[in-house]
Amino acid sequence: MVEEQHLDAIFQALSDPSRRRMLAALSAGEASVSSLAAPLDMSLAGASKHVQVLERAGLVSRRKVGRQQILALEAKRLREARDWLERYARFWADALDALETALEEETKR
Amino acid sequence: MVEEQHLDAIFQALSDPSRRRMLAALSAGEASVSSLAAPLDMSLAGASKHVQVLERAGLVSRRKVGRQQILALEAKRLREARDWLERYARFWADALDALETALEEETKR
DNA sequence: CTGTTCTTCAACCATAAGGTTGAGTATCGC
DNA sequence: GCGATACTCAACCTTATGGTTGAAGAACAG
Repeated sequence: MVEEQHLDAIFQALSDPSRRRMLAALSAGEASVSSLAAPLDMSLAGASKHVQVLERAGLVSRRKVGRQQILALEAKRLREARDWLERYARFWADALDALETALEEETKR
Repeated sequence: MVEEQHLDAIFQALSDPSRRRMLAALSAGEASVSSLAAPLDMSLAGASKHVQVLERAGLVSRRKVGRQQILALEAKRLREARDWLERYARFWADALDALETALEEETKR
């Protein structure tokens, strides 16, 4: 069951390109805050705040290793968002299929 | 191809519960601004602004019928967002499958 | 112990977002 | 034409967001 209140935070987190780049980077494996920040043309503190947004949305988990914070993708929440979208995206596809079929029927006659 | 700049607007639009309710309502068929606003406990002007956000994100299209603005779901953009998520959601599922397989192998030995 | 590295925190700033009210524009019903 | 209906626009308010800098905490390297 997709939690309605989770979706607020998830989609809001996904709405920023810097955060999406971080997630993209994390899909290639775990990474520290600074390695995620490196390609982002912003201060480390700024990047750190983005990581916190992702974490609050449940999209990443962190683990302390020495003085580094190692981030990892949390697919569960990513899937909640995808499932929500899937419902509408699929519904519409079905509706269009139905329309197409109806048009074909029409053409036959 | 998913347009990176579209995603900003799409996910931002999806991050508000009122707007998601509107999309949910629209999945049952077209609707006017006021019928979308009715269940939302906010002024009509407020709802109208939400509709504009959805429209700018390309998630709905509108058509004027008399004095009404009839909104309809635009599945294309919805699918862009879903596809983006799908990539990461699926990736991680695969990674977990691989991990599971590895653990099974381990157990056998 | 000292200095450097990795990261967060606090304070601040500018702008965007979500909401309101009040007025204005079309359109319909009569 | 006249009043009600369906919006949108503009102005405004409050809070959130995305960014900065400067300082501070924790852990490693020598």
